[in-house]
Amino acid sequence: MHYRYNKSDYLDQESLRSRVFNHILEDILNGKYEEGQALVETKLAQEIGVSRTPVREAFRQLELDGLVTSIPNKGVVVNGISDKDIEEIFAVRSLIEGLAVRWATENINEEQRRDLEETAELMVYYTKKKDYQQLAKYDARFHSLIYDSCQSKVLRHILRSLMRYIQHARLGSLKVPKRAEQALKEHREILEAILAGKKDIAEQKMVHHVNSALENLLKEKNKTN
Amino acid sequence: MHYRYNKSDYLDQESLRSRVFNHILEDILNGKYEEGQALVETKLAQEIGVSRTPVREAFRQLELDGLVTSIPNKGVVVNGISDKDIEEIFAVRSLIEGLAVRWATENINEEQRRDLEETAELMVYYTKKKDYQQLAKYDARFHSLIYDSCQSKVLRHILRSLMRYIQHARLGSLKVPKRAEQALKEHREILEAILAGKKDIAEQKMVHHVNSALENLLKEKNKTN
DNA sequence: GATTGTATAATTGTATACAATACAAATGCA
DNA sequence: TGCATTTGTATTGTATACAATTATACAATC
Repeated sequence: MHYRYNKSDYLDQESLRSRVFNHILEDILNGKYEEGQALVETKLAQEIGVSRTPVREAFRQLELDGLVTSIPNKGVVVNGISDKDIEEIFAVRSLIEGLAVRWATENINEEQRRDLEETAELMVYYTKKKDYQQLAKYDARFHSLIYDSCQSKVLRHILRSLMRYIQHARLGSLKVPKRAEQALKEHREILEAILAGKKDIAEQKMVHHVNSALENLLKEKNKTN
Repeated sequence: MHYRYNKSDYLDQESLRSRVFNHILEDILNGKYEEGQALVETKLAQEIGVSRTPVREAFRQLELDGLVTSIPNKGVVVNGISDKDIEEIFAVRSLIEGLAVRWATENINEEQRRDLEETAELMVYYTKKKDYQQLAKYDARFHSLIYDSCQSKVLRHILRSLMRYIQHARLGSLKVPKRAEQALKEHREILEAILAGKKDIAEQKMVHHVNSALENLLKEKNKTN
């Protein structure tokens, strides 16, 4: 009875820690910080409006994820993500996601099949509409559904970590109409292989799909430079 | 002048946080905790002899690494590692380490070549002596040198995380004389491929090597059960 | 002028205090 | 009894206080 609740207390269930984590993550990925820049606990705490404790906890997570480096008694510095890193992540991702779709083909259930088909249809729709915002959303969903369908805690975990790094890079990738249409075809092929239970084909198509995405990304990058 | 130093202050540079992290990690890997067991901050803090703060920071790292799950306002529970997890990790590891040795073949320098050859020779020596303690050490070193030689921050990072999970599983693996000798041969082949610059062979041999290690592990496990 | 020493400030590391939450036991009441 | 309410306790979440460490500024020395 001494408590007063308001809706936001329930809606944003996330702790300060994860809010801080995401905040700093965003800033790093959006290039707000230079590579090697020192992050000062008190300043960040003030900026976000919390105490040092959640900031420190977020630091520890970012550290384990390789986004910052912690130097004892000195502080943490931002690691930055080079083009080489992106290429390496895609190389790893193609292997892991290939494995994921292979296992998904073996383990997917009825509900996940439907979800995957529905998502694929929505992607056709938004590609036609050229709504790249929504398209990106369902593209992420398509891949995410495959991670879930493979029923592997290990793969899900690794892929989640990899995706954190490249989420911003992927966003722009589909904005090229030609790439969006190509991706659509690749998704279709992957989906068909999954539904037909052809795991070798599914894996092979996925590896190819991820590699094309990287190629497209690099091409776009060179254009804008 | 008000300070009193002793050697250990310098030697163990590691913070309480990382001490706590390793402490809990060990306990999880050694099976001290049941799967799903709740870890209580104050109890652990008391047990290790520190305050809650470093314990919490260690929790956050273990959480990101997937070793514990954090439930808001309730606490963290141990995730445990199933046989299925181990198999999946080895499947991933064979792919990633295959990629690592491929890149290592392309990027290795003279010093790393010598280190790798020396390590291989020491492994021959300790296999003959049946000193499995030392053998395990140099086996780890052999793989670790390859991670370094591939010059990829991304791969090093992923492999470090994977190895954390299976370090205890690997330890027993080489204790079977037959496996130790087989591993020796496989290492030799990998090394030769690296030195000859044959990256396809190196990758293929590494994938095979990691898969054999898993097979051996599973065989041993079934025997003891 | 460059270097060293020293005081001071800024920052991190750790411990503790307090608030919020979850859950269980106790209580009250029909 | 059955059930809602409250009270109590353990635990986590957050903030803050204090200690240890490192960086900075500046004077002293050569």
